[in-house]
Amino acid sequence: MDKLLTQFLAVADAGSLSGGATTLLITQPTLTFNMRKLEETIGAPLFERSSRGVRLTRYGETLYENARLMNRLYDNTLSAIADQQRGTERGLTVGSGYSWWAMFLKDLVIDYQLEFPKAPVQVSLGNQLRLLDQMLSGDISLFLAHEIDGLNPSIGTDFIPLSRVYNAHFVHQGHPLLGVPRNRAEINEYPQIISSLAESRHERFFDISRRRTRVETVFDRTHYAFRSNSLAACIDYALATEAVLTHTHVMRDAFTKSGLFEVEQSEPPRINVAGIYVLKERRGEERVEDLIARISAAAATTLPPL
Amino acid sequence: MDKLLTQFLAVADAGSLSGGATTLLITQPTLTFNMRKLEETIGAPLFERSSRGVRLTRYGETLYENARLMNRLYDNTLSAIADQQRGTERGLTVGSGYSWWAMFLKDLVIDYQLEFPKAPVQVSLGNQLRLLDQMLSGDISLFLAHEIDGLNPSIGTDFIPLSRVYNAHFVHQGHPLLGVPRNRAEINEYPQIISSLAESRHERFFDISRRRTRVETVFDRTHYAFRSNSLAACIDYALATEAVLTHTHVMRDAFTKSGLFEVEQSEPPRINVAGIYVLKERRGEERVEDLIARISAAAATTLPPL
DNA sequence: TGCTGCTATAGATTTGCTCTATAATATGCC
DNA sequence: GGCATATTATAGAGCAAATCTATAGCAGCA
Repeated sequence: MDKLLTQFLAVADAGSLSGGATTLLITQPTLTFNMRKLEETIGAPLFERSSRGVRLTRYGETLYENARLMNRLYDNTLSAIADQQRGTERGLTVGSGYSWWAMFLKDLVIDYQLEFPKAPVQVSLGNQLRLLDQMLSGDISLFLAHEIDGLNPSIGTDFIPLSRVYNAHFVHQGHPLLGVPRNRAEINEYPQIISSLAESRHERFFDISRRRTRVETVFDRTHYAFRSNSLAACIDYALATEAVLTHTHVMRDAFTKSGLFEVEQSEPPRINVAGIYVLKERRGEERVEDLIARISAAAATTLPPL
Repeated sequence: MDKLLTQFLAVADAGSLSGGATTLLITQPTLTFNMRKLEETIGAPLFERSSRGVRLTRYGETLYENARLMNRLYDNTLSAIADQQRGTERGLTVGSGYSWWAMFLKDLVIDYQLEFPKAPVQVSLGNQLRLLDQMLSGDISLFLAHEIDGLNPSIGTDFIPLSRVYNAHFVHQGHPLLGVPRNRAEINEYPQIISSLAESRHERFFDISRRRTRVETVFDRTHYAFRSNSLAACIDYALATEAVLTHTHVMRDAFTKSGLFEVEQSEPPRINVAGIYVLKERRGEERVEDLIARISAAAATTLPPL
């Protein structure tokens, strides 16, 4: 891994050049010199220096996130090669949101495990952007998610569509919205819950000019009464309040068991595409393609068609 | 990006050390030396060398894929930082209160986005002092607000007046204040609502000796029955109680639609000036001045004249 | 056998990294 | 106010390492 970036990470973690120097077992002037050089090559100030240490600038923050990612990718590469040398197949790890996992990925993974007990598939659950992160750093080989709107194409992912899904709205039993079909405005009168937590550090994945959604919604942090990356927490919140949980309709049956019911929609809902995200680089690898085929087949029997 | 990995990619692409040397503008022995070193640090042979060139081993293949990814990640990072620079140093984030946003800034920003999709204007909504904070820390380039009374001149802001506005008082239908003109004392007998949330950490912006009104009122927590940074919340409160919402008169039409009506004032209302705050040091920057011109033009057609 | 690609090796050169020593500056404490 | 103690910045010396030049070795091919 690049020396300057490694040093940059150490400095950022330590919060000071001298602290970083201590952990790196080099001297502080060296770091002063090298970080200045890094700033020159990047073309932006990375630190605000003061007599109390250094603080990352916004550019430094961006670099930090990405350098961390590169660092992880590098480590993963080394251990992948080491695995190859030992002859142990590297396990495939699949990322997924909880919905897909519960719906059909679970069975698929269990079958796979029975078929290839020596090289099982592992699963990492999380939200889309987190999974994207993990895929880029080599932690997972592919993941299932909604098509991500406005994703920067230069990060080099393939998207394989599997199914059309729409967002449904779920509320607790006896909620005023239930009983008759409702339009969007009626639904919006209630507080909203969404089960994803956009983190600003993921903004780098997006290409603002490509977003279909209108500008306002991007800035609207107040539109949702409750946001969480935990679906269970969202369900709890929906059960306890009048708020409306918006989520893929494919979870309807599971939600019904928890006590949440779908609000009938009087307007045609907005359709999303769900599918598999995979790195362009990994297309063509035998096991990856095999897994994609299996997932596609399972999706074809379980999910609404395209 | 790491030098050895870059060279590795070039060699792999060229299919030979000497070919890679040619594209990298270095000599072949250097590459021989460096690739051997890379193999040592990785701990696996990366090439099969022959007198016809080199071929990747399976370890080399693995490294190649991941190095490509790292390469892309690095390039993406650089361009993300470059975008950030455009978006902050040269390009623009505009701050605004919700009223100005809804009234004319929204359209202006959307037009701007269409005109310059690569360097759009971003918007940060919030109250005056928060915006001031953000401008001073470089997050936004300029913002729209009322002239802030008693602002400490040493913080280095320019104020460009755009419009005269006055504070009007809004109440729900059937409110006792409606029907006849009222003076300030009569209005003050009702609880007050204000749609801004002063934070005490902003006190540093003020120069007490210059204030026309007394400092206390700004940070006075008791004077208002309800304060929120959410205008929607204030409207809800005004609709549900007898309290009086004080807000710029320019929002009158919007409020009427929500069910709030203006109280006639028997005394000449206090006139405020609304305009653009911008850092002195950013005056003269082409895009900043362009944006100021656009905002001024839009304000001239939408807002009451000075 | 000699020509033409290629990689490998040895040693000279020079680049540039890292170190030591010290200055400059801010912060906190007495 | 002034001293102690953090921090970063700077200058110059020394040295490690990257790169180059020159040449050897090797395989394929006519």
